[in-house]
Amino acid sequence: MKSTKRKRLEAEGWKVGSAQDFLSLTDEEVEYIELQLSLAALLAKRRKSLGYTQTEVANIIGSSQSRVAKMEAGDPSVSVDLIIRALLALGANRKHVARAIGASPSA
Amino acid sequence: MKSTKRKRLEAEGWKVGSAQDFLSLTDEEVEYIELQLSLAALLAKRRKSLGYTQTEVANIIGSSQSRVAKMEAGDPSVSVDLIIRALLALGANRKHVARAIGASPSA
DNA sequence: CCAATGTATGTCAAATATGGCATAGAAAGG
DNA sequence: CCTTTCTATGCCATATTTGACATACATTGG
Repeated sequence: MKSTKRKRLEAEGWKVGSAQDFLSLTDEEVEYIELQLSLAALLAKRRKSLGYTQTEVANIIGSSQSRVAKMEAGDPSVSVDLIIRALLALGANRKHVARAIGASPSA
Repeated sequence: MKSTKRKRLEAEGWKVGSAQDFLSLTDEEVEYIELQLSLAALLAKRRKSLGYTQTEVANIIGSSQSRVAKMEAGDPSVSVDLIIRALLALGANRKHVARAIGASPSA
């Protein structure tokens, strides 16, 4: 992906949806970021509702606490891939994932 | 992800859903693979309906024909991430992605 | 049959993502 | 306050993913 680096830069330091205006993100980039944030939020929610700490989740999925934190933060250094795998490891299924993706990130 | 290598191995040479029985895939792995295949199918479908060749899509998204072929094949060497980005680049939005993920891979 | 055009498969250097670690910050309980 | 427990952030060596290329296969039209 040619635009990866640029996106990384642009994504630094925005945090909550509705960014569009600030930095010049294409619609496509906005969709991607929102999608990632939605999944990140679902992961955090699911973990909490299962009563796990980030460290416990890290052990379950074979990762580290720091990476779990980054997943939940929607950090640009984590791939949507990883978040999805984490969700599935916590018992989510495709429908859950699909529902989250379809929704607004804040929702 | 600790299990990445194993999954890669197991995923070699299955191609169409319903694998479950053959190799010992966990539910979680099955979900992931089906999810990827669903997106791969959507990408191929979308490209065709737009009348593009793989080479054209490759140019649009800044990749190569071979990788687009692999994306559409759901090749284990491509990440769900990349397929999603490609879809968005072809004008799909979160809803489209969500719909595909929610559905059966064959559907 | 022979191009031409499109798609599939294998390989590899370079780019990116990952786990792990150290450490800082936050929140809760005593 | 002070611990303890949990979460956030920065960093790095390693592992995986990526684009590119070469080349094989498939399909179509002449």
